[in-house]
Amino acid sequence: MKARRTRSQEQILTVLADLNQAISAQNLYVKLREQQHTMGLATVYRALEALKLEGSIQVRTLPSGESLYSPVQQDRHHLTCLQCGKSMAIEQCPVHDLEAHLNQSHQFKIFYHTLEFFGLCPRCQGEGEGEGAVSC
Amino acid sequence: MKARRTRSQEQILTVLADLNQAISAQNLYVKLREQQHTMGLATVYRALEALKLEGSIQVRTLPSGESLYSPVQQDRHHLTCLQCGKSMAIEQCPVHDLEAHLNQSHQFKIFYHTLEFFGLCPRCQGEGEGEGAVSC
DNA sequence: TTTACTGCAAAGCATTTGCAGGGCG
DNA sequence: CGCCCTGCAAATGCTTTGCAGTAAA
Repeated sequence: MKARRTRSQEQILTVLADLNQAISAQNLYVKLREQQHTMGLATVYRALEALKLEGSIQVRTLPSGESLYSPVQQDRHHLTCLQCGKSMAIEQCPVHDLEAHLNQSHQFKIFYHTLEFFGLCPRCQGEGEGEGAVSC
Repeated sequence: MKARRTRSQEQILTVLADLNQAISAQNLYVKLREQQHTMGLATVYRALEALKLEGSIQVRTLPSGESLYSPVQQDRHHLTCLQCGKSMAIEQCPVHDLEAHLNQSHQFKIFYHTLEFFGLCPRCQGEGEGEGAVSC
């Protein structure tokens, strides 16, 4: 979108591009550090915020409150277990048409969408009805 | 799903049912208090957690990290502005078929799904490119 | 120099947890 | 009588913010 980017933003985009999955701000902070692109945690958050508003990256907020960041690219949707929190990617996406429609009808400028299914994974379905089941 | 419910859980379900929109745990805590169903905040969270695992309520976590709870019922999807955070409901939902399919192929027991579009609302598109725009 | 970016450390907030008291079966 | 539910308060963990130093134009 915009070309005006800080060095930090560029470095973050590079790391995100090399990764093939979404990553949390905290982990991104660590990974940048490993790659000699050391920067403060606050800077990481500020850069991510800017990139988000540009529409350059997409964010998925987990039920835990932690957010995962990734480049805007393919659709990656998820099937998430409410108990163990594990989530797996889904390939299908029946939403493109709707997105195009919304762009017009609501005059929104849509960057991306998220689609997530919640339930219990096979492993958690049988186990601890009350609690327990820290297994997966 | 399960019948075994505590008084707190019942009261929460009642409040949620009367409401026609999702509510945060904090606000739910206040609302319960107003209706003489006073209970501790921790109890509210614990009850919500239990109801969530039962599949009786659904949760949507906002980019802010705050979670909104509502009864599992109709599909309610959203169009959310990345800048001002305001979100509006969407009526269409092209996802039912896919959900049925996933139930089988992944052996998940799916309770519900969320579909959310992110971008900039009409109001925020023009404004503060860099920042500003606390308007909406 | 002038402005924007950065780091560090101090908050801020929603949520979770430990523990002891209390209610219900 | 025993166990689960609660409340309170402390603690967690992610994220945000204030402020002063620094780099870039």
